Amino acid sequence: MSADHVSLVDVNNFYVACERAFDYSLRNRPVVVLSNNDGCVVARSQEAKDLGIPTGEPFFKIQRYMDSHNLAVRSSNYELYGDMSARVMELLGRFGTWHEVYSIDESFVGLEGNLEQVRSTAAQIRAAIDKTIGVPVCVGVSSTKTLAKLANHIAKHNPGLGGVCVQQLMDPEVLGSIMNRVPVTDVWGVGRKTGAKLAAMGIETIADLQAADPLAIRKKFSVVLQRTVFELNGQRCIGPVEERADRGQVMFTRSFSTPVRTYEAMEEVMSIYAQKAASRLASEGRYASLLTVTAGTSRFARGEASFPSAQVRLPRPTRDPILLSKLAIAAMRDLMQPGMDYVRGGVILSGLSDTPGEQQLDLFGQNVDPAAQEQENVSSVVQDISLRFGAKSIGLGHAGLARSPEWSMKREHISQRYTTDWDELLVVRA
DNA sequence: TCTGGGGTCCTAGGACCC
DNA sequence: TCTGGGGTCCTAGGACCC
Repeated sequence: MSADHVSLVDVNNFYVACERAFDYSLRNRPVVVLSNNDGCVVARSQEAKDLGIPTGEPFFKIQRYMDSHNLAVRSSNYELYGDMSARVMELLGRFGTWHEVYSIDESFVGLEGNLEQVRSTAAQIRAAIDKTIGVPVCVGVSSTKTLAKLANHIAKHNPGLGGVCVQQLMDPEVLGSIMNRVPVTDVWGVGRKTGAKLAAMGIETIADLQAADPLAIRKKFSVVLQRTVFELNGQRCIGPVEERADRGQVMFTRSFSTPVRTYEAMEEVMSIYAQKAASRLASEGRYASLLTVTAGTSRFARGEASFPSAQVRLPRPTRDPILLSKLAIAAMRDLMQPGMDYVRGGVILSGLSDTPGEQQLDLFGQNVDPAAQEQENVSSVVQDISLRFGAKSIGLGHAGLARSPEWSMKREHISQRYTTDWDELLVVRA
């Protein structure tokens, strides 16, 4: 980051916007997108927000709105969202002096020039994304990331601004009244718990936090919140977003559509999830040195709970799907209590590196263990195929996908994969 | 009946060493 | 047996984010 301006660009109600970009029947009516398994609401259109539907609301509680308020419902379609995100990010990369992708629908972009020029560039970004991709974005501009987030928040809540807010161009009185009114929990990095603790100290609004003593904040909380105070005062201290390839772990965890109770079903889960996680590692060209398996009963159920979790240190960095699958199955078998209703489970790979561990070779350069050598060969073939044709194309043992397991994900309201699947391309009739 | 998934960062505390 | 401090490394857990 240089001595220019920081902007935050994000898509309004991203998942809903993606669905709407391809389906005109979803415009001007309440729309929600559901989590995996169609469990609860993860994204809402403005109309759905106006109906009072909160994020995280279980689907069954709002199903009645489908009839009474013409509510449209979609299962989440991550192929579509990932593809739309890539298009937005590619376009954003053409504007600005630097570009950091922060999440699936948010980027920080460095903008140069005087404030009027910056406002004009922000408006161009907005128009370009709307025209070529068909999703609405808001742009907030200020001197630090935390303030740019805040400016974006202001742009979103004040339609009169036309989706762009350059904080330095705001009327100081208007800005001041916002800072004195907006609760501190709306600041990036201040959540519910910290908000409650701050409130107990009399720090309730953004202006209160801005005026707080950074040293006192550091002592009572952490350097994280201290940095937030600095950033609110225009001092940049939040560094660049790390590149994805450097990140620390790969997870594959899911809720099941029906509970898993037996060793056999759990083995199937662990086997498939370990292979999915391994295939993700392969696509990123990385290897793991630590395997974690988890499972859990419902947090909402009465009666005895069970949250088995174990870590397995791998003998050497690997992404071998057979090895990971076997180890995950074995670790979970020792821990789970058959008969309990497990509603979720997962596999986490961490301790990631770019190079595999050394194989143990004998004096003649042969692998010490012929069985291990053979497994090595099979695994690399499996990895090769799943890299070329996708993880669904091949599976080992339990993961042979001749049938979908009973517990696998429910997606009853899925939209078409307009952009990523040849069989579901949008047909335009002229 | 039905309640998401995938991450990051920081801190405290224990084990171990000199 | 008791006395002491400083340092590193690792892990678990908390808090937050989208």
